[in-house]
Amino acid sequence: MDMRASTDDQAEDGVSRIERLCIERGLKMTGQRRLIARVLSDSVDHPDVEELYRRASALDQRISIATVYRTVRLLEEKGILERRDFGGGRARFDPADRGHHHHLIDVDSGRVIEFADTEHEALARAIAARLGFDLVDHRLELFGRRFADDAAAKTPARRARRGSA
Amino acid sequence: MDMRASTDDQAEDGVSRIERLCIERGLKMTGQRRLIARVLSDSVDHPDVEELYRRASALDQRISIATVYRTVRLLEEKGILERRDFGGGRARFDPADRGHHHHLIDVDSGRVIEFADTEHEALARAIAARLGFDLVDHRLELFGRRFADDAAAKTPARRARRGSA
DNA sequence: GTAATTGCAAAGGCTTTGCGGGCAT
DNA sequence: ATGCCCGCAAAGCCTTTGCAATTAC
Repeated sequence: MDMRASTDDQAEDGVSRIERLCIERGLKMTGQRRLIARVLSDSVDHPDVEELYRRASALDQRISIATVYRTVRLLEEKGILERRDFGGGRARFDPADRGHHHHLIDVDSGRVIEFADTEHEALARAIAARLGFDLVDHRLELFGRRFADDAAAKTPARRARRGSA
Repeated sequence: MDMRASTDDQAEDGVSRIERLCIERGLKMTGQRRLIARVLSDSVDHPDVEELYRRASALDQRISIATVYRTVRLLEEKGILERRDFGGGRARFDPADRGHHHHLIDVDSGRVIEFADTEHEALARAIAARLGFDLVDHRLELFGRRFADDAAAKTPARRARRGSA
C-alpha cells in the first residue's frame, strides 16, 4: 500500500498536468520525463528522489535513478518543482503549481500537511522591511504532534539522520 | 579576515558560556570540548562544522574534524546547540541559549540575520491547533534582498548545491 | 542528422564510525 | 583504574557526472 491518490490529473489525451508544464517550457519530452511527470502529477505528497524512482519504476522499469535526479533538478531550474528539506538528509519535491503554501510536519510520523498562506505574507514582508530587506521568499514550517484524542493512524517515523529541528 | 566578533563571553575564570552549560549537563570536559565551547561562545554567526574546525584549529591544532562532528552532535542532543539548515548541504549551528528566534537570509550574500519571535508564536500555535496538532516547534525563514539605497558591503554568495528555497 | 538524453558506474561532498591509543574522573 | 574520548582512515549516504549508446526534434 502507498499513500498517493490517483488524482486522475491528465486530460483525455493522456498528457499529465506536469507534462503540460514541461511542454510549455519547451522541454524535450522523452519517455522517462513523461513518466516522471505523470508520477508527480499523481502525487499529493512530497516524495523524495528514491520514492519517485520507486513509483516510476512500478509503471515502467526502463528508467534509472540518475535520470530521476537529473529530471528533478531540471524541473526545479524551470520552476516546475520546488525542492524542500524537512530533515532526514534527503530532498523532497513539491510541484510549484500548487501555489504558495507552508507545511506542518507531524513529528511522530514524518507526515507533511500543507496549509495555505493567509496572514503571513504581509507579516513576513513587514518584518523584512523592518530589517532593511525586500522579501524574496519565505517559508514557515511547523512541527507538531497530534492531539491525544485522535492519535490514530500513526506511522513509525524514520528518524532523521542530520535534519534540522 | 573573518566575521566573528570577540564577544569576550568567558568569565574571569576562563570558563566560557557554552562550557558552563556543558558542565551543568555533566559532560566530561576534554581539551577539545573546551576549545569548541570557547569557539561557539565567541561566535555570533551560524558556523558549519568546517568553519568551527577552522576556528578551533587556529587556537589549538590538536583537534580533528571528526571530534568537531562528534561534539556538535553531542551538544545538540544535550540541547545546547541547535542544528540549522539554510541550504547549501551543510548543517550550521546555533547556540540554544540565544533564545527562540528566526532568520532572514540575504539571498545575495548568504548572510544570516537573526530576529526575535514576537507575534509568531501565537499565530503558529493557532494554525497548528486548527489542523489538529499541538505545536512542538516552528521555524520561519525569510529570504530577502537589501534595499537598493544601502546595497553596500556585499559579499559574493557561494551558491547552494542542494538547498531548498 | 544532430544535439540532447539516458544508463551505468565511478566519483564527490558531507557525515558517521571502527579501532587502537590516550585522557578525565 | 576504567570507561569515555580522541585521531585516523575507511565507510556510508545522498547526489552528481563522464562516457558511450540511444533518442527526440
